[in-house]
Amino acid sequence: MTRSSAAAAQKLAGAAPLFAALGEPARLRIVAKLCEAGGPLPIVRLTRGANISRQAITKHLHALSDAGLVRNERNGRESLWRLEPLRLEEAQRYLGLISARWDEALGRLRALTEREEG
Amino acid sequence: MTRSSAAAAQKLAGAAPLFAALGEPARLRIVAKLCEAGGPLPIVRLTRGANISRQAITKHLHALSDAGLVRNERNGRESLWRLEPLRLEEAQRYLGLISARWDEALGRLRALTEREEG
DNA sequence: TTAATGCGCAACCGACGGGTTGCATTGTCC
DNA sequence: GGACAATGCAACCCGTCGGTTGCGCATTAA
Repeated sequence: MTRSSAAAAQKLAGAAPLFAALGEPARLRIVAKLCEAGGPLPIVRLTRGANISRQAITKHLHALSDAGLVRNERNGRESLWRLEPLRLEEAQRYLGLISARWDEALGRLRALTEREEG
Repeated sequence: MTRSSAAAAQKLAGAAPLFAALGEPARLRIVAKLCEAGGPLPIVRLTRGANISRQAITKHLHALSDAGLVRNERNGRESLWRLEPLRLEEAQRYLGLISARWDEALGRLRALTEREEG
């Protein structure tokens, strides 16, 4: 690997916790709920409908929070959780980077082989 | 949740294995290596430089394969592994969907509150 | 044919993670 | 003040997962 690709690999490795946080159905459902609500939700609301305990939801929320995907704010006796779209877009850009580079490299390879064959 | 959002949540939950596959530094490094190579690589090449055993790499490759992110092809005594960019783009679209919906909902909310305040 | 290379399969181990239960704490409403 | 509601904290259980080691098999090279 070149030095630049090593740097890219470093950045990608740093993105792993982000994907790991999203790589759980329960957490993805939480994200979807927050997305659908269009605003912050308390834990009770997030627990409603999910067939797991409130503590499980809390743990997942903390996992999402550690990944920077979510943020909480205490309001009286309830804690409201909101999405952090910037972080989501960051993850999105990572994937775009990879697929774009692969397509590009593949294109170069194809052009090269075609030139050799032609 | 509305019925449409439930369907969206279903699709998102289906995307969880995809993110889970990417949520491991070692696997992300493999993806980066394949991306940098610009073409399929045998396992030995993927193992070189990584400080884990060949079997570990193989396991990760199968995990990526189960997620549809990678594909292998036997060539003589070596098996070549290539990236599957379509799947990556799919994951990318998922994230875009979420962040876009959240931003939109947030925009509506802000407009509403401003109207009420003004 | 013999040696070396690349790989697959299977067993094993330690650690992390998801989920639960129980209890304490804080805030709200009557 | 007292009942109820929303959370937080801690301990525990068990399954899964990442990683290793050992062996066997096919393919290539000498």
